[in-house]
Amino acid sequence: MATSDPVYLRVVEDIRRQITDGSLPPGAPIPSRAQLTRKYQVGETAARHALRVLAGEGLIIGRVGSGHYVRERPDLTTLHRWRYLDHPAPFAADLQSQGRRVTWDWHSEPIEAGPDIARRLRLKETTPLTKTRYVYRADGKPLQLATSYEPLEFAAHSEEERRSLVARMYAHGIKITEVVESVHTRVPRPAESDALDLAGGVHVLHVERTHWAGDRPVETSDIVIPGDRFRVTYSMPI
Amino acid sequence: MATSDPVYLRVVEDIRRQITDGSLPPGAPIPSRAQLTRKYQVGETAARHALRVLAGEGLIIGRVGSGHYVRERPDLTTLHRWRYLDHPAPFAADLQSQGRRVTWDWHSEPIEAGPDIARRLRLKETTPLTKTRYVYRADGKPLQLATSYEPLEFAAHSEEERRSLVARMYAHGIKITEVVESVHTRVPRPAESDALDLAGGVHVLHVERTHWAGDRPVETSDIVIPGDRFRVTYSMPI
DNA sequence: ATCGCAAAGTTGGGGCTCCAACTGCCATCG
DNA sequence: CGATGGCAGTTGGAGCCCCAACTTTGCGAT
Repeated sequence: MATSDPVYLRVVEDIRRQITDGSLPPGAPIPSRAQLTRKYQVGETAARHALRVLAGEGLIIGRVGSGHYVRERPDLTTLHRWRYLDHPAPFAADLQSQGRRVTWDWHSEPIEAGPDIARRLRLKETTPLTKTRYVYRADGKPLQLATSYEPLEFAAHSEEERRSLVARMYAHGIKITEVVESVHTRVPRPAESDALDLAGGVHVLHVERTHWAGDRPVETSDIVIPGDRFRVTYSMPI
Repeated sequence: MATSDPVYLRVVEDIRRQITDGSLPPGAPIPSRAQLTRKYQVGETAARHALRVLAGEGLIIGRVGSGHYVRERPDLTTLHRWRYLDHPAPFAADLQSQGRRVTWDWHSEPIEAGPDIARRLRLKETTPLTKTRYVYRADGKPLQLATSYEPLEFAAHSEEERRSLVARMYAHGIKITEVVESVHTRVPRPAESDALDLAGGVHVLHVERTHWAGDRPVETSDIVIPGDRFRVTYSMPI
């Protein structure tokens, strides 16, 4: 029973759900503090805090004297999005320079996080995700295996995106030689730079990273590849 | 007179100053809510809000039942750090593959932001910064010019770092073909993933980006290069 | 000298209220 | 008909309070 959660979270989660599933489209007004207290039977403090959290996540924006509104470009796909890559990798740039043709295919299957992945990605062990095994080939001959763990919704709309992402990775000549992981979250704007406008607010992306080489964390540098629907960060040791 | 600022900001700014100038070293306890109300003559709400903001910035960390403490690795150098790059750039990887030797040198001078830079980096026009002009050469012959605007403290400890940064950029084969800018800030942890430990908390970096090609913003991808004292993000259109 | 325990202090959640500044809208007046 | 003024609603700052859960500390008993 997780009913002992803070009540403001109930409000946050309900509104967030409505935004993410489209019931509250961009531009739509969020109920005011007074309305929220009535609707969810909570105090003003909780209602206010919920609005602050949502505004911090960049999902809504407050206008003094007017109200809170769903952000125009909430970039929902980057909310709690991550992938876990394991590309032990000699890579396309090298191989192609040797005149060899590099191809790849993959197979995805749904699994639960399990203790190891759960610990690394800080998820519950029961979190459903998609495990994808890539097979890279040079001139048709299997060359290497790579593994990627992704949240379900990511995998959902990724058939052609997956191909284009990998292709872009290759185009950049990225060499991924270690096990890496990245966690993407929309993020509170810093307290200083506040007023982002409803319309074309700056793209705010928070990348929290822990990198692993076997058991010990390693310093890495990241490549953020923005797609039309999301951004992905590829990390590599430097 | 800007004495009509919110009072909680007075508290935030004073404590932040003490942390950044070292009067409050890592691990040092921050006055409790009760003490802050007395010390700054503010209400509990303001004291509490100030602590929340500082915790959000990652400068301090709250421990229930114990108190707030200065974070162990506050990574002050990444606080409000940015550079503005203008590398119109054919680059080392290409040239070197053609067997040419690429070198570069630079000259820095202090200036004020001025209207153009101020607008792009959202600074005051009088903000002091360092303008650095790079000259890239292939086999000794001048090849291209690049411009970089940086905050003063950055330029201060950068003689050899500058060289190694540029070298790493080259090593990664980065091609920067547009005017880009990046703003680095320490950032509130997302409301979800809370407990970062005092000691080895995960490196949290917030990169807020606006990219310009002439007058219109462009989609870019980023390369974050972590140094020992700071991280720098290089952005490039994809 | 060590152990256990209670008291004091602290955070974080939550409630209630007041107010200044601002927005939106409607009605009234010229 | 258009401009103006006023009123209701909203946000964000601020104050004060209560409480549960937790940590620290110091005291007293063994």
